[in-house]
Amino acid sequence: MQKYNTSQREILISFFKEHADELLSVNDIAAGVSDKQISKSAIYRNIAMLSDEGIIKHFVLEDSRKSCYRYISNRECKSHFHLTCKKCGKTMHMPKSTSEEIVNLIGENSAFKTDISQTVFFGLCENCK
Amino acid sequence: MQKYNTSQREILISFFKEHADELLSVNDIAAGVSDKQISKSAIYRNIAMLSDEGIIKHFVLEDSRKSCYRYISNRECKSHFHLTCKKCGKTMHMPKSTSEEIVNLIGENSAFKTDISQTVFFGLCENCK
DNA sequence: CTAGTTGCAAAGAGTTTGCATGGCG
DNA sequence: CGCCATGCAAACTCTTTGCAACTAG
Repeated sequence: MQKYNTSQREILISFFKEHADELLSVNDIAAGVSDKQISKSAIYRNIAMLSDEGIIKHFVLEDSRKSCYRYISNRECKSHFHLTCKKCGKTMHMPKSTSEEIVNLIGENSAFKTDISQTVFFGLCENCK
Repeated sequence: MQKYNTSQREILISFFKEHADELLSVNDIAAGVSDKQISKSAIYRNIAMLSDEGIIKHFVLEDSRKSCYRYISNRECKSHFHLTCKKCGKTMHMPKSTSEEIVNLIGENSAFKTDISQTVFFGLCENCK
Protein backbone atom coordinates (compact mmCIF):
# COMPACT_ATOMS: atom_id res chain seq x y z
CA MET A 1 0.00 0.00 0.00
CA GLN A 2 1.21 3.46 -0.83
CA LYS A 3 2.51 5.89 1.74
CA TYR A 4 4.08 8.64 -0.33
CA ASN A 5 2.76 10.44 -3.33
CA THR A 6 5.65 10.27 -5.74
CA SER A 7 5.83 11.80 -9.18
CA GLN A 8 6.08 8.31 -10.70
CA ARG A 9 2.82 7.34 -9.08
CA GLU A 10 1.14 10.42 -10.51
CA ILE A 11 2.52 9.80 -13.98
CA LEU A 12 0.96 6.34 -13.91
CA ILE A 13 -2.39 7.45 -12.55
CA SER A 14 -2.73 10.13 -15.21
CA PHE A 15 -1.77 7.66 -17.89
CA PHE A 16 -4.44 5.23 -16.71
CA LYS A 17 -7.03 8.00 -16.59
CA GLU A 18 -6.19 9.07 -20.12
CA HIS A 19 -6.74 5.49 -21.25
CA ALA A 20 -9.80 4.54 -19.25
CA ASP A 21 -11.65 1.51 -20.62
CA GLU A 22 -8.57 0.27 -22.44
CA LEU A 23 -6.67 -2.81 -21.46
CA LEU A 24 -3.07 -1.75 -21.01
CA SER A 25 -0.15 -4.14 -20.90
CA VAL A 26 2.95 -3.21 -18.96
CA ASN A 27 4.63 -2.59 -22.30
CA ASP A 28 1.85 -0.27 -23.39
CA ILE A 29 2.30 1.63 -20.18
CA ALA A 30 6.07 1.72 -20.41
CA ALA A 31 5.84 2.94 -24.00
CA GLY A 32 3.23 5.51 -23.11
CA VAL A 33 5.33 7.06 -20.38
CA SER A 34 8.73 6.56 -21.97
CA ASP A 35 9.27 10.29 -22.21
CA LYS A 36 8.71 10.60 -18.47
CA GLN A 37 11.13 9.85 -15.68
CA ILE A 38 10.14 6.35 -14.54
CA SER A 39 11.82 2.95 -14.49
CA LYS A 40 10.23 -0.36 -15.26
CA SER A 41 10.49 -1.58 -11.69
CA ALA A 42 8.71 1.55 -10.49
CA ILE A 43 6.00 0.79 -13.02
CA TYR A 44 5.63 -2.75 -11.71
CA ARG A 45 5.68 -1.69 -8.09
CA ASN A 46 3.21 1.14 -8.55
CA ILE A 47 0.89 -1.01 -10.60
CA ALA A 48 0.82 -3.55 -7.81
CA MET A 49 -0.08 -0.84 -5.31
CA LEU A 50 -2.74 0.72 -7.53
CA SER A 51 -4.18 -2.72 -8.04
CA ASP A 52 -4.30 -3.41 -4.29
CA GLU A 53 -6.00 -0.09 -3.78
CA GLY A 54 -8.61 -0.93 -6.39
CA ILE A 55 -7.68 1.99 -8.62
CA ILE A 56 -6.85 -0.32 -11.49
CA LYS A 57 -7.87 -3.89 -12.18
CA HIS A 58 -5.54 -6.71 -13.13
CA PHE A 59 -6.33 -9.01 -16.01
CA VAL A 60 -4.69 -11.70 -18.03
CA LEU A 61 -5.89 -12.37 -21.53
CA GLU A 62 -6.08 -15.97 -22.61
CA ASP A 63 -3.89 -15.73 -25.65
CA SER A 64 -0.92 -13.86 -24.32
CA ARG A 65 0.19 -14.59 -20.82
CA LYS A 66 0.79 -10.92 -20.26
CA SER A 67 -0.76 -8.97 -17.46
CA CYS A 68 -3.03 -6.15 -18.48
CA TYR A 69 -4.61 -3.43 -16.41
CA ARG A 70 -7.63 -1.25 -16.71
CA TYR A 71 -8.45 1.93 -14.85
CA ILE A 72 -11.48 1.62 -12.60
CA SER A 73 -13.18 4.93 -13.16
CA ASN A 74 -15.72 4.55 -10.42
CA ARG A 75 -16.30 2.23 -7.53
CA GLU A 76 -19.70 1.21 -8.83
CA CYS A 77 -17.78 -0.99 -11.23
CA LYS A 78 -18.25 -3.72 -8.68
CA SER A 79 -21.97 -3.88 -9.29
CA HIS A 80 -22.01 -4.35 -13.02
CA PHE A 81 -20.33 -6.66 -15.51
CA HIS A 82 -17.80 -5.57 -18.06
CA LEU A 83 -17.76 -6.40 -21.72
CA THR A 84 -14.33 -6.50 -23.29
CA CYS A 85 -13.79 -6.59 -27.03
CA LYS A 86 -11.38 -9.36 -27.99
CA LYS A 87 -10.21 -7.36 -30.95
CA CYS A 88 -9.71 -3.76 -29.91
CA GLY A 89 -9.50 -4.31 -26.14
CA LYS A 90 -12.05 -1.64 -25.25
CA THR A 91 -14.23 -2.29 -22.26
CA MET A 92 -17.86 -1.39 -21.91
CA HIS A 93 -20.01 -1.33 -18.81
CA MET A 94 -23.14 -3.43 -18.75
CA PRO A 95 -26.13 -1.69 -17.21
CA LYS A 96 -26.52 -2.55 -13.57
CA SER A 97 -30.05 -3.83 -14.11
CA THR A 98 -28.95 -6.26 -16.80
CA SER A 99 -26.05 -7.38 -14.66
CA GLU A 100 -28.34 -8.15 -11.77
CA GLU A 101 -30.74 -9.96 -14.04
CA ILE A 102 -27.91 -12.22 -15.19
CA VAL A 103 -26.72 -12.94 -11.68
CA ASN A 104 -30.25 -13.86 -10.67
CA LEU A 105 -30.73 -16.02 -13.72
CA ILE A 106 -27.64 -18.00 -12.81
CA GLY A 107 -28.68 -18.24 -9.19
CA GLU A 108 -32.05 -19.64 -10.16
CA ASN A 109 -30.50 -22.35 -12.23
CA SER A 110 -27.64 -23.40 -10.01
CA ALA A 111 -26.15 -22.83 -6.60
CA PHE A 112 -23.32 -20.81 -8.12
CA LYS A 113 -22.64 -17.39 -6.60
CA THR A 114 -21.30 -15.23 -9.39
CA ASP A 115 -18.63 -12.67 -8.58
CA ILE A 116 -19.41 -9.72 -10.80
CA SER A 117 -16.08 -8.00 -10.43
CA GLN A 118 -14.15 -11.13 -11.33
CA THR A 119 -16.16 -11.96 -14.43
CA VAL A 120 -15.63 -10.36 -17.80
CA PHE A 121 -17.58 -11.00 -20.96
CA PHE A 122 -15.42 -11.35 -24.03
CA GLY A 123 -16.76 -10.83 -27.50
CA LEU A 124 -16.87 -8.25 -30.23
CA CYS A 125 -17.96 -4.67 -29.86
CA GLU A 126 -20.18 -2.83 -32.28
CA ASN A 127 -17.27 -1.53 -34.34
CA CYS A 128 -15.29 -4.76 -34.53
CA LYS A 129 -17.98 -7.30 -35.17
CA MET B 1 -1.75 -30.22 -35.31
CA GLN B 2 -0.96 -33.78 -34.42
CA LYS B 3 0.04 -36.38 -36.95
CA TYR B 4 1.27 -39.26 -34.84
CA ASN B 5 -0.25 -40.85 -31.81
CA THR B 6 2.63 -41.01 -29.37
CA SER B 7 2.58 -42.50 -25.91
CA GLN B 8 3.25 -39.05 -24.42
CA ARG B 9 0.15 -37.72 -26.10
CA GLU B 10 -1.91 -40.55 -24.66
CA ILE B 11 -0.52 -40.03 -21.18
CA LEU B 12 -1.67 -36.43 -21.31
CA ILE B 13 -5.10 -37.15 -22.73
CA SER B 14 -5.80 -39.72 -20.03
CA PHE B 15 -4.59 -37.33 -17.38
CA PHE B 16 -6.92 -34.62 -18.64
CA LYS B 17 -9.84 -37.07 -18.79
CA GLU B 18 -9.20 -38.16 -15.22
CA HIS B 19 -9.35 -34.53 -14.17
CA ALA B 20 -12.23 -33.26 -16.27
CA ASP B 21 -13.72 -29.99 -15.01
CA GLU B 22 -10.57 -29.10 -13.11
CA LEU B 23 -8.29 -26.29 -14.09
CA LEU B 24 -4.82 -27.77 -14.44
CA SER B 25 -1.63 -25.75 -14.52
CA VAL B 26 1.37 -27.09 -16.37
CA ASN B 27 2.91 -27.85 -13.00
CA ASP B 28 -0.14 -29.80 -11.92
CA ILE B 29 0.13 -31.79 -15.09
CA ALA B 30 3.86 -32.32 -14.81
CA ALA B 31 3.44 -33.44 -11.20
CA GLY B 32 0.54 -35.71 -12.09
CA VAL B 33 2.49 -37.55 -14.76
CA SER B 34 5.89 -37.42 -13.13
CA ASP B 35 5.98 -41.19 -12.83
CA LYS B 36 5.45 -41.48 -16.57
CA GLN B 37 7.99 -41.08 -19.33
CA ILE B 38 7.46 -37.53 -20.53
CA SER B 39 9.52 -34.36 -20.60
CA LYS B 40 8.32 -30.86 -19.91
CA SER B 41 8.81 -29.76 -23.48
CA ALA B 42 6.68 -32.65 -24.67
CA ILE B 43 4.02 -31.53 -22.20
CA TYR B 44 4.09 -28.00 -23.56
CA ARG B 45 4.09 -29.13 -27.16
CA ASN B 46 1.27 -31.62 -26.72
CA ILE B 47 -0.80 -29.17 -24.73
CA ALA B 48 -0.51 -26.68 -27.57
CA MET B 49 -1.69 -29.31 -30.02
CA LEU B 50 -4.56 -30.50 -27.85
CA SER B 51 -5.59 -26.91 -27.42
CA ASP B 52 -5.54 -26.27 -31.18
CA GLU B 53 -7.63 -29.37 -31.68
CA GLY B 54 -10.17 -28.17 -29.13
CA ILE B 55 -9.62 -31.16 -26.84
CA ILE B 56 -8.57 -28.92 -24.01
CA LYS B 57 -9.16 -25.23 -23.40
CA HIS B 58 -6.53 -22.72 -22.45
CA PHE B 59 -7.10 -20.28 -19.62
CA VAL B 60 -5.21 -17.77 -17.58
CA LEU B 61 -6.43 -16.94 -14.12
CA GLU B 62 -6.23 -13.33 -13.11
CA ASP B 63 -4.12 -13.75 -10.06
CA SER B 64 -1.39 -16.00 -11.26
CA ARG B 65 0.03 -15.44 -14.68
CA LYS B 66 0.17 -19.17 -15.24
CA SER B 67 -1.61 -20.93 -18.03
CA CYS B 68 -4.20 -23.47 -17.01
CA TYR B 69 -6.04 -26.02 -19.09
CA ARG B 70 -9.32 -27.82 -18.81
CA TYR B 71 -10.47 -30.91 -20.65
CA ILE B 72 -13.39 -30.28 -22.98
CA SER B 73 -15.49 -33.37 -22.53
CA ASN B 74 -17.86 -32.66 -25.34
CA ARG B 75 -17.94 -30.33 -28.26
CA GLU B 76 -21.23 -28.82 -27.18
CA CYS B 77 -19.17 -26.79 -24.76
CA LYS B 78 -19.18 -24.04 -27.34
CA SER B 79 -22.87 -23.38 -26.87
CA HIS B 80 -22.99 -22.88 -23.15
CA PHE B 81 -21.13 -20.79 -20.59
CA HIS B 82 -18.87 -22.20 -17.92
CA LEU B 83 -18.88 -21.36 -14.25
CA THR B 84 -15.53 -21.70 -12.54
CA CYS B 85 -15.13 -21.69 -8.80
CA LYS B 86 -12.44 -19.23 -7.74
CA LYS B 87 -11.65 -21.34 -4.73
CA CYS B 88 -11.57 -24.99 -5.77
CA GLY B 89 -11.13 -24.47 -9.50
CA LYS B 90 -13.94 -26.80 -10.53
CA THR B 91 -15.91 -25.88 -13.59
CA MET B 92 -19.62 -26.32 -14.08
CA HIS B 93 -21.63 -26.11 -17.26
CA MET B 94 -24.46 -23.62 -17.46
CA PRO B 95 -27.59 -24.97 -19.11
CA LYS B 96 -27.72 -24.08 -22.78
CA SER B 97 -31.07 -22.36 -22.39
CA THR B 98 -29.77 -20.08 -19.64
CA SER B 99 -26.68 -19.34 -21.66
CA GLU B 100 -28.74 -18.29 -24.64
CA GLU B 101 -30.96 -16.19 -22.45
CA ILE B 102 -27.93 -14.30 -21.19
CA VAL B 103 -26.51 -13.75 -24.66
CA ASN B 104 -29.85 -12.39 -25.79
CA LEU B 105 -30.16 -10.17 -22.76
CA ILE B 106 -26.80 -8.60 -23.54
CA GLY B 107 -27.67 -8.24 -27.20
CA GLU B 108 -30.87 -6.42 -26.36
CA ASN B 109 -29.06 -3.91 -24.22
CA SER B 110 -25.99 -3.26 -26.33
CA ALA B 111 -24.46 -4.03 -29.68
CA PHE B 112 -21.97 -6.39 -28.07
CA LYS B 113 -21.68 -9.86 -29.56
CA THR B 114 -20.73 -12.18 -26.71
CA ASP B 115 -18.39 -15.06 -27.42
CA ILE B 116 -19.66 -17.90 -25.24
CA SER B 117 -16.58 -20.03 -25.45
CA GLN B 118 -14.27 -17.17 -24.48
CA THR B 119 -16.28 -16.08 -21.48
CA VAL B 120 -16.11 -17.71 -18.09
CA PHE B 121 -18.09 -16.82 -15.00
CA PHE B 122 -16.03 -16.75 -11.85
CA GLY B 123 -17.56 -17.08 -8.43
CA LEU B 124 -18.11 -19.62 -5.71
CA CYS B 125 -19.64 -23.04 -6.14
CA GLU B 126 -22.18 -24.57 -3.83
CA ASN B 127 -19.54 -26.21 -1.65
CA CYS B 128 -17.19 -23.28 -1.38
CA LYS B 129 -19.58 -20.40 -0.82
C1' DC C 1 12.14 -45.07 -44.92
C1' DT C 2 10.88 -40.28 -43.53
C1' DA C 3 8.53 -36.89 -41.43
C1' DG C 4 6.75 -35.83 -36.93
C1' DT C 5 7.96 -36.12 -31.98
C1' DT C 6 11.03 -36.37 -28.04
C1' DG C 7 14.51 -34.86 -24.53
C1' DC C 8 17.83 -31.81 -23.28
C1' DA C 9 19.79 -27.59 -22.63
C1' DA C 10 19.92 -22.98 -23.90
C1' DA C 11 17.37 -18.88 -24.99
C1' DG C 12 13.36 -15.65 -24.27
C1' DA C 13 9.72 -12.96 -22.30
C1' DG C 14 7.67 -11.05 -18.40
C1' DT C 15 8.08 -10.15 -13.65
C1' DT C 16 10.28 -9.83 -9.06
C1' DT C 17 13.90 -8.64 -5.81
C1' DG C 18 18.31 -6.91 -3.26
C1' DC C 19 20.65 -3.03 -2.43
C1' DA C 20 22.42 1.52 -2.46
C1' DT C 21 20.69 6.11 -3.52
C1' DG C 22 17.28 9.63 -3.49
C1' DG C 23 12.97 12.13 -2.08
C1' DC C 24 8.40 12.81 0.47
C1' DG C 25 6.46 14.44 4.52
C1' DC D 1 15.63 13.25 9.53
C1' DG D 2 13.45 8.60 8.88
C1' DC D 3 11.19 5.78 6.18
C1' DC D 4 9.42 4.70 1.78
C1' DA D 5 10.16 4.63 -3.20
C1' DT D 6 13.33 4.57 -7.05
C1' DG D 7 16.74 2.72 -10.40
C1' DC D 8 19.65 -0.68 -11.78
C1' DA D 9 21.02 -5.18 -12.49
C1' DA D 10 20.67 -9.71 -11.25
C1' DA D 11 17.55 -13.42 -10.24
C1' DC D 12 13.34 -16.00 -11.15
C1' DT D 13 9.48 -18.31 -13.33
C1' DC D 14 7.13 -19.87 -17.06
C1' DT D 15 7.42 -20.94 -21.81
C1' DT D 16 9.60 -21.56 -26.34
C1' DT D 17 13.15 -23.21 -29.45
C1' DG D 18 17.31 -25.56 -31.86
C1' DC D 19 19.13 -29.75 -32.60
C1' DA D 20 20.33 -34.51 -32.69
C1' DA D 21 18.29 -38.93 -31.59
C1' DC D 22 14.18 -41.61 -31.78
C1' DT D 23 9.75 -43.60 -33.44
C1' DA D 24 5.04 -44.14 -35.52
C1' DG D 25 2.98 -45.35 -39.68
